[in-house]
This record gives sequence, structure tokens and C-alpha cells, in this order.
Amino acid sequence: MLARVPKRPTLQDVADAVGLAPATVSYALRGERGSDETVARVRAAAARLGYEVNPIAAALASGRSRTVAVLCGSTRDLWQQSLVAALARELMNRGWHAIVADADGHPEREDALLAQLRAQRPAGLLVAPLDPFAEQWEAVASQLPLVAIGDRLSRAPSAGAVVFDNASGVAAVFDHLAELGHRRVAVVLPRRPSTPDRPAERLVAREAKRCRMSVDLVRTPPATADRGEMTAHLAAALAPGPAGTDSPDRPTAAFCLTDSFAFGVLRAARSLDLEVPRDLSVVGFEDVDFADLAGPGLTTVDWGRDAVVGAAVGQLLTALESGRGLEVRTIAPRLVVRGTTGPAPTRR
Amino acid sequence: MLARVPKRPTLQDVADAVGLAPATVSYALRGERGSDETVARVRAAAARLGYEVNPIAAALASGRSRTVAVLCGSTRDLWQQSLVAALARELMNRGWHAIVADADGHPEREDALLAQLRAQRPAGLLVAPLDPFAEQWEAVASQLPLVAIGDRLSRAPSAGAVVFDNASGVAAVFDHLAELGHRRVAVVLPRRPSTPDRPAERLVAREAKRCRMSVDLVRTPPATADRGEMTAHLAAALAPGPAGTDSPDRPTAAFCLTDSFAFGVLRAARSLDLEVPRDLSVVGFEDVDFADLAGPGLTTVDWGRDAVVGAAVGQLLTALESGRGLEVRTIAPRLVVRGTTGPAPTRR
DNA sequence: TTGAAAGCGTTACCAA
DNA sequence: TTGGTAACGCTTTCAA
Repeated sequence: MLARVPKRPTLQDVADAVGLAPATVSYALRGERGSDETVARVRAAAARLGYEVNPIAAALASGRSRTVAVLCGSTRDLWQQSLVAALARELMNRGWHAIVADADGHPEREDALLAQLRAQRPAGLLVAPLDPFAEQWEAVASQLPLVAIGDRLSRAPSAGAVVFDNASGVAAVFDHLAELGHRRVAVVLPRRPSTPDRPAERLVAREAKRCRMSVDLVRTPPATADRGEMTAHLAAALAPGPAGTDSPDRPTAAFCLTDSFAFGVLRAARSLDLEVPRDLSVVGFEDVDFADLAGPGLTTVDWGRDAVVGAAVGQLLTALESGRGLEVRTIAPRLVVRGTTGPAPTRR
Repeated sequence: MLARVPKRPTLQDVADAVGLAPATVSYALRGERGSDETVARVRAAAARLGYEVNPIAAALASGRSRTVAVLCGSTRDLWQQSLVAALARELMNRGWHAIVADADGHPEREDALLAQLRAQRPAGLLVAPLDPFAEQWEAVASQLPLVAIGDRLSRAPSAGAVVFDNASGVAAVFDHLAELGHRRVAVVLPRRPSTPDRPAERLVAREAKRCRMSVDLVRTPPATADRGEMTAHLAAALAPGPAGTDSPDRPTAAFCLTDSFAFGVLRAARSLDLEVPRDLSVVGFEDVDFADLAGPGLTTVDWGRDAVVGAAVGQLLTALESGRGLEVRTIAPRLVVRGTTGPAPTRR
């Protein structure tokens, strides 16, 4: 048995108080019609009674709502966590409500959550997709304004998107590492069985070739409640081979495509007694708020979270409020260098 | 002009399909009534049509909803950010929806946001209050099940709460610092003009006296978009006095009552060229996920976020679903020592 | 400028 | 077990 929401004054109560019809009151409160005098009287009465429209009834009657659903892949990822927080804040500031859901790293959960969210009849959708290739997106986007963040939804041309200029970002990172003298770099990226064709991998391959560097691809499962798992996985990938070899038998730099991976690498390095950045240079691809504090010298690519949030919320609400179409906007990267170093001389 | 939410099959459509009355269908779908045969037929038809109840209409008709409003003081604070994310996740997992709002550090905004949230007619409220002494809470709590997190709402006896055993936590921190030989500690705590009487301050005074330590109270405004402000404020408080004095003219340890303050202190220390923990031991009062990575040796008090979330969501939903009353639950602290050191010998 | 009345898609009461 | 029917509180057409 669910508790009843308590009774509050209704439109009818206000109408009775001023001796007008509910319709008139409704229009007056919304400033859509009515003489100045009526509007003033109605507003005064509403204020006196402590009346506030019931958004549920309003939504039912009008078929519209001021709620936006936010669906993200995993708030265990700090970048996404802060993204969701910032999206909710921005929506609120603009007079909208956010209802949030978190697939917690499970692509298959994305569908179920999406269904749940849509059942709440939001006016629009903001999605940081786990699986941007899924079929479902087109069905959703054709019915509801949808803006994807981070990945374009390849099957849903009607959806808007805010994407990162990964090409520039990856190039900047490889340039930086090459300049420091690294020859072998571990690239830590998500392992997503259902999305075979990530452009990130192609970009990495291309840039590595351009910079004549060899790459260890380290496919890593997303962060879960148990962080030890990821640390162990990454430690295995970064560990030096058997002793006695004369060349560095391990990558001297790690390029992490997600901040949670970067933190994982820092932990793995610690467990291997590798000092960062002396023994291992670590570069993150998302600049979270305290990247400057995470170990000494975590170099990152900053995508400007505020720009991302502004672009996503901005275009969604514009579409909602004035019917403008959705588009794909691209965010430019900025490399924030914090004490990355070249490969350790003793290992050369 | 807001976009219309697209038309979907309704209860009536299902009723037509099976040749029954809407009421019967409604009961059947909820498993409240109906012969096994009817229920099966109805369910099949609903599935075939892709019918899903409209929660808006259901909420209007029944006066109940499966939505919980979450209001927090500031998601710029990482502990709160992760708390909100975890609350939303837990609610979702239990079949409820979260609508979230963030006062962004402004106590006066708390009222307005609360009004907005309540207008959405949530079934219950989860609050990490900025101003636990505000009058408004009682009015809210008497109408809606409310669980406060972090502070008991002193004026709202009907609200539940999940509070931290600050007495034990503060005592543990002072014991730890005293044992290391610190004699003067900076205590970094929020500056909240409207809440004159924080027990934390009394606790700090008491424990400092017990351990014969002197305390510098550093009242600090909450984190904002501009982090430089906080760093400067804290640097001023931690800076050594004029050179040539023989005793340490600054605190040798900082005890931060909020994680964002701890990060601020780490940044301030860096700007002052103080090495942590050699020149300054830093203790945080909230254990965020990557506290282990934030500079070398950030000792923290861990309150077990999962325990907090479980206690808060658990008791709220129990109250909502089975009418049980709300209560005050207390979370015990655990000191996580990560390389804190005593005062630097050269300063003794 | 105002108002009557018909929805919106459910749930819940009371008869059948 | 089933089905009318009246809410729920608002918005919106259409008349006045």
C-alpha cells in the first residue's frame, strides 16, 4: 500500500474563490488570456490559497510535460557521474525537471531502462549511450526529441548529438607521447562485445602508425562496484615481462579512453611498484574535476564539460520549445599536460 | 510550443481487443482480480499491442506515484554527487523513479527547489539538506515521507534520517592526529550563515581539548564553479607566518569535514609548496571513490556510502510500501589511514 | 473577455 | 468474476 499524496487546493478551489470558471483561471494563471484585472485577482487568490498547478494533471490533459529523461551508461564512471549531475542542474535552472536512470554498465539493461523512462512520458531524452549501435534508438528518436552525448547514434539519423572530436584528441595525445620519446603505448579502451566497430580503435591505429609507435590494445570491462577486478586486469596488461630482457618489455605510457580506466591504471601502476610519471606516463581522455590531484602528473584531454552540457541541453530545449531541428555538434579537445614524462632512461 | 508526446495504445484499446471493460483490464493487468483465463488473455493482448500503463494517468487517478524526489545541497561536492548517483541507481533497481534537484550550494534556493519538486507530487523525499535547521522541513515532513541524509532535521520530528556518528568520527581523527604528535590542526568546515549551531564545531572543540591540541577553525564557502576561490581561501589559512619564528607558525595537519574541502586543501598545499603528507597531514571526513589516488596519503573517514544509501532508500520505501514509520539511523565511521605522518621534524 | 463541456488515461467504488 | 460510472485536476475547443 503506497502512501497517498496529500490533498492540495485545486483549480476549482481558486475558481470558487474568485467566482470565475476553472477555464478562465487556468488561462489567467498561464497569462494566456484575461483582462489585467482578472489576471491580477486570480493570481492573488492562487497565492493566498497556496495553489500550484498539478503537473500530473496538466501533463495528462495537455499531453506535454516539462520533464526530460536522462539515461547514462554508468555513473561509476566519474566523467559520466559529473555529466549527469551537471545536466540535471542545467535542466533545473532552465525550469525543467530531470528524471535519471543509469544502466550501470550493462548494455542489455539500456533497453529496459529506456522503456521505463519512456513510460514516464518525458518530453525529451538525453542519452549517454552504452551501445550507440543498438537498433532501438531510431524507434525512440522518431517519436521523441533525443540528443545523444559522446557518440552519434548511427542508426538514428533523426537524433541530435554532441560528440567529441576524437580524431583531434587522439592525434594530440599521440603527438604528445611521441614527442616525449615513447615507442610503445598501452591504449586502454572499453570492451564492448556488441559494438564491433569503434572509430576510436581505427583512430588509434592510424595515429600510432603515423607516429611510428607500437600499441598494446587493452580491452577493459567497465567499472563495477568491485574495483579490484579492474586493477588486476590492468596490472596484468602493464606488467613487465620476464627480467633480463634488454629492451623495455612493457609499454612506457598508457592512454586511457575513459577516466575510470585512468584511475584504474594509476592503481595498477601502484600495485606494480611503477612510479607515475617516472616509470609510466598516464594520459586520460576525460578531464574530471580532480584530475589535477590524481597522482602526480595525470595528463588529460579536456572536453569542457560545461560546453558539452550547454550544447546538449541547449539544443534539446530549443527543439522542445520552438520546434527547431536537432543536429550533431562537435566539441574540440584541449590537451592539459600535467607532468607527463618520457620513457625512463634506465629502461631505454 | 512544446512538442507533443506521441500517441500510444491505451487501456481502452486493450479492452476493445479482448472485448472486456477497461476496468476489468486494469485489474487484470495489475493482477488484482480476474480469472486466470481472463488475466492471461488480457496480458497477451496488452503485450501484442505494446501497451504500457501511462503512469501519469495512473498517478492522477490513484493519487500515488512511484517517484521519489531527491534534493541535495551541491553536486559539486563529490561525496554528494556520488551519493545522488547511488540513490538514483538504488531507487531504479527497486522499481522506483528518481527526480533530482540540486541547490548548488545556495541554502535559499533549497525552498524553491523543494516547492518545484513537491509540485511533481512525488511519493516521498530524500534530502541531503543544506540547512537542516530551516522551518520548512516540518511542513514538508508532515505531508510526505521524508528521509534526511547527513543531518537530522531538528524541527521536523516526523522525518526519518540517516546520520553519521560524528562524535566517534571526530574523536577517531583527533586520536589519530594526536598520536602522530600534531599539536595544532586546521579544521576546515563549511561556513553557513544561517545555521549558527553546528554540533560538529562543538565536537571539534571538545575533542581538541581532550587531546590538548589547538585548533584553527577555517570556515569555508562551498565549492563553486570557480575552484580558485577555495584554493586561495584555504592557502591563506594554511600559510606559515613570517619567517624566523622558532615554532611551527602554521597548523601541521588539516582536518576537512567535506571531501571538496580536502581537495581544496591539497591544492592549497601545492600552491604553498607544502608537501603532503610530509609538511602537512590531510584528513578527509568523507571517503570518496578515488581518495586513495588523491595525492599521496589522504587519510579519510569512510562512512560506507552503500550503507548510507541502503539505510535511506530502504527505510523510505518500506514506509511507502508498508506504512512503517521512519526513524533515525546512525552510520558508524571507519578511519582509513593512508600514509598520514606526524609534523615535520624540521618544524618542531 | 469569459464559460460550458468534453476530453486526457487511469483507478476505485458499487452493482450486477 | 465482471462492468458501469464517477472521479482525478487540468487543458482546450467552441460558444456566448
